[in-house]
Amino acid sequence: MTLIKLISDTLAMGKQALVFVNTKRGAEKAAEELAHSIRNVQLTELSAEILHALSKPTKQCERLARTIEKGIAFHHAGLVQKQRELIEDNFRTGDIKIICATPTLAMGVDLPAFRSILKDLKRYGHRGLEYIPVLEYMQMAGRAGRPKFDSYGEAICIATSEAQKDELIERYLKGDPEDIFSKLAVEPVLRMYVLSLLAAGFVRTKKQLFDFFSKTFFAHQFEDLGKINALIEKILQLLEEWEFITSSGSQDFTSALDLGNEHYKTSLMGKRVAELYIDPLTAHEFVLCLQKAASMKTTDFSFLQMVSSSLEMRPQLKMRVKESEEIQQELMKNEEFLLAGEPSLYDYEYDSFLDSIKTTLFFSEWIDEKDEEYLLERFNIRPGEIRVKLDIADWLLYTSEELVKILNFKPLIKDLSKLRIRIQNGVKEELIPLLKFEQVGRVRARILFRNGIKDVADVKKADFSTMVSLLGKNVAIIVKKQVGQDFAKIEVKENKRKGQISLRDY
DNA sequence: GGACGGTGAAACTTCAGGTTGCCTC
DNA sequence: GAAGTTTCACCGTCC
Repeated sequence: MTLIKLISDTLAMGKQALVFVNTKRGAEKAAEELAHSIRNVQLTELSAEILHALSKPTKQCERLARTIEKGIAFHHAGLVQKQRELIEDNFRTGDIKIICATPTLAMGVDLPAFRSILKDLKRYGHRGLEYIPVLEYMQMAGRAGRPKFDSYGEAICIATSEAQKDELIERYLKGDPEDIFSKLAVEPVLRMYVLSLLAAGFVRTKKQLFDFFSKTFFAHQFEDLGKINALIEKILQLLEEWEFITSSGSQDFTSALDLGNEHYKTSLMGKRVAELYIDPLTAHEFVLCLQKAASMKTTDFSFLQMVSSSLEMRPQLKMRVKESEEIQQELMKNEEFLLAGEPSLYDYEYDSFLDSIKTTLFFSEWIDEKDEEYLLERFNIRPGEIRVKLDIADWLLYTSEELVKILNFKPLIKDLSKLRIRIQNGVKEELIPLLKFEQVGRVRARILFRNGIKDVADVKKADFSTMVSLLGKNVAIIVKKQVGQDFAKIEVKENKRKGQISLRDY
C-alpha cells in the first residue's frame, strides 16, 4: 500500500522511480501490483517488442509485456539482454516510469531516477534474512537524482515496523560503509594469477612471485606476508603436481640463500591453461576427466557433466526437494558415463554433486531442442540465466577441445566440437549441417529439416518457392545465395504450399 | 456408508548477481 | 524471516 502511494505520488510529480527488492519474484510481483493501479498508459508497441524477444514467448515474457504496457517494468538477471536493453533505453527516454529491480540494476547500469525506493533492506543469506551491507545500500540509494534533470534526488527506505525504522536510520543513514577487502586471497583467483605471471614470463622464481604479491592491495591489507607466501608456495606445489609448471635449478638447497631461487617454467599445457583463463584446478580436473573419456564409451551426458561440475559453472541449478527422486533416477541411468567423480553419499559435497546432475540434465534438454518455456517450468531457470549458463558451457567446451589437442586424444575433438555447436544453438545432432547457413538457427533449421531439407546439398536442390514458403522471402534469398544461387533479382511471389510448415505456423 | 469437495491450518520450500575468459580463417 | 505452495485433517453434502 505504502509503495503504491509513493509511486502514484512520484508519477503525479511527473518523475520516475526505481524500486529495489530482494528477489526476482518480488520484483515481478511489485511491478504487477503497480501496473494494476495504472490507468491511462498504453505502451502497446514496446510491450509487443518485449514479448517477442525470444522465438517463442515464455510466461516471464508475457508477465513483463503486461506490466510494460502500463509503463512499469521489472528487471533482474532472468531477463534476456534484449529485454534489459529495451527497459533501460525506454526508461531513459521516459516512456517507462518505474522499474522494480533486484540489485542487478544498482550494480552495472547507469540509470538514475528522481526517486530510489528501497523496499527490502534484508536479503536471504547464510543465517536466514540478513541486513544488506551499507555499501550496497549506498549503491542503490545513489541511483536517486539525475544530474541533468533534477537538482536533487530522493532515496526512500521502507521499514516494516516502527522498530525497524530506527534500526534502518542507525544502520544505513548514520552508518559507515564497510571496509573493502581484497579478493585476491581467494584460492581460485590466486591460482590463476600465479600461473599467469609465470606463463607470461613476468616472474620466473619463487622470490619474484613473493615480491610481486607483496606489492598488492591484498598484502597491504593483511600485512602478514608469511601467510601469503605460504599460500603461494602451496599453489606452486599444486601447479607442479598438475604438470602445468616445472621447477629447475637448485632443488637441494646447498645454502639458505638459494631458497626461492629455483626457476619455474610453464609447460605447454600450463601455458594454454593460462591463456584460456580458467582456474588451473578446473583445468586439472578436466585433464583427468578427458583422460578417462579417452578410454571409455562416452555420451553427451559425459562431457556436459564434466563441465557442470566445474567451479566456473557455479552456482549450479539447485535441486528441489521434490525433484530428488527424479534426479537420482537420471543419475542411475547415466552412472556409467560420468566423467567427474561421484562423492560419497555422506560427503557434504554430495548435494552439490546432485545439483551438477540437474545442471547436466538442463543442458541435455537444451540440446534436445526444448524451448525456454519448458526449461523455465522444468528447471526453474529463466531465459537470461539460460544464456549465461550456455555461454559458460560453450567456453568450457572450447577449453576442453584445446586440452584434448594438447593431450593428443584426437577422437574426442570431434565429439567436443559437435557438442559445442549444439550447446550454442540448442539443437539435436541432425541439424548441425544446416546451421552453417547465415540466418539459420535452431528454429529455421528444424523447419527445413522437417520438410526434408537436411543439408547443404538439399538446400541447393530445393525449390526456391519452397524455401520462400518455409523461411520467408528475405531469408530464403540469403540462404540460397550461400549455395551460390542468386534469387535476389528474380521477382517471386510468396506462395505458400499446402501442408508445409512455415515459420509463422511454427 | 462412502465418495467427493471445500476450507483452513500446518508444514514445507525457496530465496541476488556476475567479469571476462577463447577464436573459426 | 517471509511469502508462496503443498499437504492434510476435518467437515458437510450428495448420492
